[in-house]
Amino acid sequence: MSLSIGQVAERTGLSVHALRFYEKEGILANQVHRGPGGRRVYTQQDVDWLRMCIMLRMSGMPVPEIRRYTELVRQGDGNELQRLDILKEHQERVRQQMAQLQECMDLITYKVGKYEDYINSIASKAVGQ
Amino acid sequence: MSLSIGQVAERTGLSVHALRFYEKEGILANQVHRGPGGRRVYTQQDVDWLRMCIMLRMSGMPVPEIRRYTELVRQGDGNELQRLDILKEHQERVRQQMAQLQECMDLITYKVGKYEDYINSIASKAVGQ
DNA sequence: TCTTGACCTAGAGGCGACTCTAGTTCCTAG
DNA sequence: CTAGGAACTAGAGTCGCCTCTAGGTCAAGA
Repeated sequence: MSLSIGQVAERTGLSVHALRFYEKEGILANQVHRGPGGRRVYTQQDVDWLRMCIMLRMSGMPVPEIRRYTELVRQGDGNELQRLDILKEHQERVRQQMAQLQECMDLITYKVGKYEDYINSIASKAVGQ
Repeated sequence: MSLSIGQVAERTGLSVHALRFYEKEGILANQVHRGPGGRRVYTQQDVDWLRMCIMLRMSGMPVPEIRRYTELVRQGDGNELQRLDILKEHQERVRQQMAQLQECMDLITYKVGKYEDYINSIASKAVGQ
């Protein structure tokens, strides 16, 4: 089953622009081949790969590092240790990010609580209690 | 106790440049007054405020929204509901961000596991098992 | 035949958040 | 008196990641 760039955009949530950009940046495990009129033809595998890349991006992996990873995958067997390294390093970064975010969340939740209390105290005064 | 911009940079982790930038962007609850020679003089309160702003930024609140919040605080009492709104909205965004990050983390952890298994299987073949 | 709409390329533009430059001023120590 | 170092301003530059533009091809439907 082959897909047009528009269909891939639909099912990945990326824009058509972004898809071409990602391709130019070397972020596709097997290069997209072309149909009549030079149009890109994608496969389900491409979509799956893109979905993983989206996960990596969402969690803050920079485009050049996704490219490095992609290149390793393209090269084929033999470099699994290097791929693992990239993933583990990123995993650690994500872990830190989450910890940081949790810290922020705690502060925000604390502040929200404070403001809610304050507003409630005002409201109950207003009705004379 | 008053602090120079350099000292504030040290204790917040922001660069001197970033501090001036934040000030220009209206992200200081009470405006910094100036000492001899037009130099900025900060107080501990400023540092505390900045630390909170750093938390907000780290968790992805855009500068304009921090400015809005800051303005409300500067205006003083009476707009607590609006402040609460901003905080709650942001809290929700952070929650979503964390969920997303967790999803990414799960995928990455799954992949790391796969690669580790594969590498171990290769390694044990290599020693003849 | 004409129009519409999806696609193509190369390259410019935009946005958010800093970061840095250039040219000064000012204080302190040698 | 001079050299350093920290501060000042306004504004330009950078970086990452897209996003959009201009100008074009192509196939299908009215």
